[in-house]
Amino acid sequence: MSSTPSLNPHVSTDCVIFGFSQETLRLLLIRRNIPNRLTEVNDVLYALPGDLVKDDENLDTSANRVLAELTGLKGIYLTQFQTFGDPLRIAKSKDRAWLESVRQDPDARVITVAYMALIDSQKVNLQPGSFSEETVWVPIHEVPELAFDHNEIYEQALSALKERVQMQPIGFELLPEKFTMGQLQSLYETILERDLDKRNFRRKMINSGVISPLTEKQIGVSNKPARYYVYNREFAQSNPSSIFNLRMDGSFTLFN
Amino acid sequence: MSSTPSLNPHVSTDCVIFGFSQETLRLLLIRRNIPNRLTEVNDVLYALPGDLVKDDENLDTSANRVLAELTGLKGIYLTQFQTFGDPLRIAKSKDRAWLESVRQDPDARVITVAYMALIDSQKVNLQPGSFSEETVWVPIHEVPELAFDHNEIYEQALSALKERVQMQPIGFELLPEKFTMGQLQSLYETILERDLDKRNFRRKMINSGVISPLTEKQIGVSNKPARYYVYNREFAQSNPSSIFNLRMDGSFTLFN
DNA sequence: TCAAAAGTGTTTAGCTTACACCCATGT
DNA sequence: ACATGGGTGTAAGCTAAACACTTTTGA
Repeated sequence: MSSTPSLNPHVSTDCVIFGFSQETLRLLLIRRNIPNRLTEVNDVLYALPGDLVKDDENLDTSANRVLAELTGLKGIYLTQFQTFGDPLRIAKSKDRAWLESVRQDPDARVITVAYMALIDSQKVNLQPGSFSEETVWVPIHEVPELAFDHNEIYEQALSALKERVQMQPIGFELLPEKFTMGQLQSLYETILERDLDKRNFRRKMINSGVISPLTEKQIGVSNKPARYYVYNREFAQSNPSSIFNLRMDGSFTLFN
Repeated sequence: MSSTPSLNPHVSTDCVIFGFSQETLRLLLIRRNIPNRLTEVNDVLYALPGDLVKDDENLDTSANRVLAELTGLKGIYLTQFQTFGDPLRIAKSKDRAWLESVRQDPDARVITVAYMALIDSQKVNLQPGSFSEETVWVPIHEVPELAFDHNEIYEQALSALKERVQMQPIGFELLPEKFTMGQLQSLYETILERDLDKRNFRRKMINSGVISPLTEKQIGVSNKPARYYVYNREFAQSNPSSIFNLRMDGSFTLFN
């Protein structure tokens, strides 16, 4: 019950937080225990982290607050992607039980502004007490039934991620500061759900200028040690078009 | 005062409605007359059409309702693009005067879900009485000071349009069913704010398969009559990638 | 010595780009 | 006849795509 007197009962933000570890794209969820009077066993329900928006807070601030309370991280890639406002989105019975235990006005219609966050999951300090709830990383293909319309929100976020990763250099936000070409390619293959040619991938990434090689290499690996690279955030942001080159699977190139 | 008892005081939709006529991209605005007790002359303030969301209405429905009440049109290209929720977005004094004359709860914080509509302006039947206000088509480079944060919303919409028109075959939504290559190219040049090569443009459009030539030609023009084309909506939607080919100004092509 | 992932070039095909002249119509 | 916009083809350069072997390390 993280309430202050100034929560707007009708507007919330929810965060779809993506991370990448062990060659798998993962989603950060919170786990709620819902008292069930009939069975005396708590129901379990997973949900996207989110909260009502405070009256003096703008939407980006609200989403950043939710993210920071949960992970301890600030300055993260976090972008609004869609707003959900179906009148029945919070009407399922399990959801209502939880709302009644937490909200002052559980019947209020709530529209939610959904954000997508990309984080280096190694950086996360999960703050277990922050929402009085457990947090878990779930592989994106093992996402369980979620509260409210959160399954739909997550699916829309994943689509948005797939699209944007092909237009903008945002994949790097999911990796540590130093990463290998193998990690980077594996990340793109995971998100795009298809194999990429190693030589062509490397060439494009290097030629784009958005990453730079370090002299440092892996140590302690039982194969040829890979070189580390870093993302040139400033370069990429000042050259919004000369990123790397994408084709949907037909092609996409502007007029002349 | 189009109020019913069931308006949510905290959530609205606003529509940025683009049209194209006389080689110019235009914005559909409503004009409000605001009583000013000091001068006895009404202040004039333009605004994006919008309304509070009804309690039993989802967001898309609400935006479609606003659009239909204003233009008499249904089944229009209308897409959510961003949500605006700065706590001070409705705090300017002119805005407050208007709110006080129209809203039950003029102090309520309102977040607004912004939609972008593309319409064939020839189809519009402006319904002057619908909002008890005048509607006007304004060239996008002559947009006056607008109510609330509507100038910002409009600018974001224009950016979104520029981006999307390069990714998706949506330009056609702004043209009549039958159009000439000249009109189509002029539309793209207007939106993208740069000249395009005539021969290359025609080739790409034809090769993309999203438009088909008719045998019909212009009549009564004082130059060689142009052939008409139609947009293959079904084809374009079932071939999301084989649209036409865009390049931002560097290039954009996927991995392999 | 074996397993595992890193690293490296070349060729072909297709697309993008740049560019200039004739055509059909109404006035 | 002239003004206006419509309509057409080609050559050069670039990028994408497909493809296989050697290297380095730890076990």
